[in-house]
Amino acid sequence: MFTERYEMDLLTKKDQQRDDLRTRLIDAAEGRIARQGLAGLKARDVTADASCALGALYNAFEDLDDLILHVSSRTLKKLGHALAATQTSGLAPGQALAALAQGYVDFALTNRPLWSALFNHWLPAGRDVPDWHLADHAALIEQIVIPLAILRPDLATGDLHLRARTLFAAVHGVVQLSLEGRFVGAPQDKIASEVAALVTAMTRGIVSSG
Amino acid sequence: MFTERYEMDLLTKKDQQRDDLRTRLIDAAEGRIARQGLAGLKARDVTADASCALGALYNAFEDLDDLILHVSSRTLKKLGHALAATQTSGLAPGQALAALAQGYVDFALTNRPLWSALFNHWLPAGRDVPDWHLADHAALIEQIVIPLAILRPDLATGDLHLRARTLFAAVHGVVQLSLEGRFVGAPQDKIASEVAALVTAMTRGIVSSG
DNA sequence: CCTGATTCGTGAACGGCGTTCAAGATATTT
DNA sequence: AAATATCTTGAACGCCGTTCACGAATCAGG
Repeated sequence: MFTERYEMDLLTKKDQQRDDLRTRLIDAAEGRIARQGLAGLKARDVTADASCALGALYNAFEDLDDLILHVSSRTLKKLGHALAATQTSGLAPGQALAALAQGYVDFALTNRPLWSALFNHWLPAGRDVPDWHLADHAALIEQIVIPLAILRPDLATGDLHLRARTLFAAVHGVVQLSLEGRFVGAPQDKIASEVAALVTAMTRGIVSSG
Repeated sequence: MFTERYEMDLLTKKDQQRDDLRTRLIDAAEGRIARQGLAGLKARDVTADASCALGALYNAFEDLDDLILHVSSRTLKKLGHALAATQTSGLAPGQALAALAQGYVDFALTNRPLWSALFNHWLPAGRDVPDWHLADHAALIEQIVIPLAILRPDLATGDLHLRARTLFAAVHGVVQLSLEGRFVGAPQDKIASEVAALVTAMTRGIVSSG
């Protein structure tokens, strides 16, 4: 008797173990990615790191891709916090945007493998990114919207968000092509100044254009 | 006798067969990527398409990555030609840049899987992109440099190329994040106008900034 | 507590993949 | 025409993600 659990306390031991295992697996996967890159992530390695059997991974998560998405979600939240910690109050909106962009550059440089995994992990064709992960990204865009709204009071909310995504994507593109070294990328020590020039140009263009 | 070959005619039958096989393999790989995406590319499939044995691939190319690089090189050249075909003569430099950007958007939309493979194929850690592939990319940048040089006569050659790469990367970033749908990307029908706004902003910013 | 039912952890096994290699075929040289 | 070098072939290897039957742990009900 009295085995009924109240709403505030309905975590069974199984639930706790499951959550614990999930956390351990995400920790392990995050560590592997951070140390060896996304390509260095193997199911047998993470499960060993998390001290569980190989098959247990597929009880805790749908598959490896699902696990990676959870790591990416963490990375996205860390990025969000890093940008939120950027001091932008008291700055003109254009300078606030520049500061956010520099914060992004710093984050990418400091967390390269995790940042890289965030953008280079691909789900199998036909499977699309779950909503909870898209939401993490939307939160990021909101930080850009705030100063941008001051620069562009003429834009409706939808257009404002669209333009914020464009601004993010442009900055991201510069950082990505530079860091990947896939092509003749900007030298790493020039990323910051090029991004600054980009944001300056865009914000100057913004105030004077439609 | 008379088996000696002159310098203009030193292609032996083996060389021809080898070149033919390489071409067939690149054709096959290109077709597979175009139809099924980079992830759908399997060694057994391409060799079957190219009518050769599995192992022959490793005589013609170092490995699958090498073959993919050759497909990407082709894609890069096609992109270069598409941009070169863009009519920019008679346009103001700012508008020429806008036209090139739109050409890039069109190319990406028209050749999505190949364009995607170009930027999402990764070499194993520690192995870097061969020079002949980097050169293909450099040729692309040259097309941006031409109108940009008119807008920025104050920039030295090195800085000019750096800025051209930044401009390319920014446009690329907007197209990539939109097309991948990985995050809350700009709706596809808005790509063109957002890119236009981006380039306009950057060129306006450029003329009036340092 | 005890019991039946349910859920979970386990690791061997499976299927698919890139890559290699020994053996035979073909081209090249002498 | 013989000898040598090179390529083609496809079976075999090793790695990897995923599954699955089995045994253990946990749950609900009395």
